[in-house]
Amino acid sequence: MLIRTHTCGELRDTHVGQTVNLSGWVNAYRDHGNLIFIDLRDRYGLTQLVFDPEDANEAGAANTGDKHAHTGMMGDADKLRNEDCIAVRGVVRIRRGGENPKLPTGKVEIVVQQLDVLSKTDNPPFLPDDNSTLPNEEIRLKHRYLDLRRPSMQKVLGTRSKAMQVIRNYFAGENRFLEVETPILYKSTPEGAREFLVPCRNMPGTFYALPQSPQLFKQILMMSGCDRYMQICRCFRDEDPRADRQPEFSQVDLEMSFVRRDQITEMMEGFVRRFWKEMCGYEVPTIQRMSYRDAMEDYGIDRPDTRYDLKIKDISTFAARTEFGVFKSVLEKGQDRPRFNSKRGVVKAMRVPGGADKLTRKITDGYSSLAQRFGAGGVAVVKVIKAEDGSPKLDTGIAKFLEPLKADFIREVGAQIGDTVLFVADTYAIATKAIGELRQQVARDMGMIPKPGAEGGPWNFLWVLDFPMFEKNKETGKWIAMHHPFTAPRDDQRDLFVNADVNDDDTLESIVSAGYDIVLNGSEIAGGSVRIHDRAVQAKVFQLLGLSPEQAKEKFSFLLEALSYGAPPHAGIAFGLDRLIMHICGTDNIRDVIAFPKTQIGADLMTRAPSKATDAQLKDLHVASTWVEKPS
RNA sequence: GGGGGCGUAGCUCAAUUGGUUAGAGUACCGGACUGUCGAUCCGGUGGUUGCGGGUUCGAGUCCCGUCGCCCUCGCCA
Repeated sequence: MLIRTHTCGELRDTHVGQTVNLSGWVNAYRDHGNLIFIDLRDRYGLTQLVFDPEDANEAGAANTGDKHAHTGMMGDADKLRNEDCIAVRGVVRIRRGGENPKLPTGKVEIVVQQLDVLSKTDNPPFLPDDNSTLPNEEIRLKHRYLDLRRPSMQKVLGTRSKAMQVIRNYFAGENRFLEVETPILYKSTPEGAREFLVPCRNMPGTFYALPQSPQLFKQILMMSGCDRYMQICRCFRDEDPRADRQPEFSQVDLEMSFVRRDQITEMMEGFVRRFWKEMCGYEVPTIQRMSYRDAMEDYGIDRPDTRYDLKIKDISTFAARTEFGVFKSVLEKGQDRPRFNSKRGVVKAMRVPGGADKLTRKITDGYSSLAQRFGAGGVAVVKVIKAEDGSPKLDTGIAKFLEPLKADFIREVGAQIGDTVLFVADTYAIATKAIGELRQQVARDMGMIPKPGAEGGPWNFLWVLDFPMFEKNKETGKWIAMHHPFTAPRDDQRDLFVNADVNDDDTLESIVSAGYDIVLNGSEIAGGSVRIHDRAVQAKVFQLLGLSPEQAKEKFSFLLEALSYGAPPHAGIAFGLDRLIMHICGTDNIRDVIAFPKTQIGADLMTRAPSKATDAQLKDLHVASTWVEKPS
């Protein structure tokens, strides 16, 4: 077998005259009878091969002494088809038919003297060609080995590989983080996401769980004196996937000892700066900070996309003065400070500059159904148009209710001629969420979202800080940790926290944690917190979350014990690696940045996992299936 | 679990209001061709219209069910 001397991406006119070996796949063939061109592809590029019996004889005769050898070679070359795997030996020369400017190797070609057909192909279901229409994703996933041959997919794999190197260099290489592997077979801790369970053969009736994250291991590592920990780890959550979510995904997991919030954010900001610099040459400016409260008030979401200037305003006080029935009934129960658990109503408004022309009736009707999906009654609309005398005039929708207060309204929302103003009125939680979702849809409809890579700050990074410690579960009415139960209260909240009563909703809702997220263009790319390192504080959290001391011990005794043997103050964060790569690659499909992703029901279409277990396997594991096949 | 979209040749798509033998490009097979690079030209193979049922004189098209993929709500401490 011919062993390659070069790759298909590197030969230039400086190599002319050299005898080289190349290996790869047939990307295209152009058969002119006695003259055959092959574009040979490998990971590195394309190189044109030419099969010409006369040239091959001239060049090859000296080497082989066998003029008849090439008849067989031409016969084989004639049969080459796309995706055959071959190796060749030949001489580099300047192309006789002129340069192909589309290829880096376009000046040269290889006059083939010897052809090894390493592996013929069956007719492939599709060609891994970036120039033609992609086959549907189902076919691509089923034949992933073909899909990954595609140059664009190779590029993604390369980007991902480089990203992991940059990550390790920065943390483990330059900042003395210790890379430690943590178990995949872990203990079930049924809070949070649904877990994957693994039966334990040696202890009948018991199960491991796959970790949702190595959260407690990394904290224990801090208590073990590891000081700075990093891991590029796999996490598992048995929840329905989305375009940007997979049941198994990768995190860049980090933890530091003897730090407070500012040391962590500084270290991570340094990482983000390095990462974007090395991955795409972008200089990340100082990352702006925003409180959770401001994010929810101004953007209606805890991960605001600040690339476009659309802000939400609470106009409840103004709205109470109108005669519009929806506003009045929502506000009837009075107002108070924004609270997610409050039944009291608010009216939120969003001014859309230039919306009067672009947001047609059809579009704004769609906004009502959008808002309804989030529990709101609908979206009220008013347009600000130009009256005959040139002054602003309110038009359509709820114009007649606002007209008596026109001047105040225009001042209140800062409206200008040509604007549309959208309103959502409901309880604080519903109105906030609905208008936050609406804001994103409006930005898309108005074409306000710049394409990544475009000039003018395509990357908008943002720290979101000061999350609430707790939120109430809508179904059970129980308090749950907003981040996770190991998140510390912010330093200045400690007294408030240790004295809090589980029944004191107002206080519990108001306690602010030492958590932080990094948001990029409206997507959460990292989240973390200062952790609790005080056993009493940890016990208090468990108590507030409704865990009895016995339950807390059963689930987290190892943590509570570790905390009682001199636990250092520590804090950490985790980046979603897949999301980072998605941003760098400019895709909104997580499957595009994972070599072997799963479908929406967690299936691997290539290997056909998951699959049935045999009775013998189940017996070994002391497990029985209750599933009954439906009659067909 | 809910809502929506899609499923026709290996692949990408078309097929009028429910109406003749389901077409095209590409891939594949055969032939021609010595400078192509989306090669070209000639000819050909290829279909249980995802699957099952129903309505109808007649179903790719309409209805019901089911399977698969995608988007989304719930969910994702």
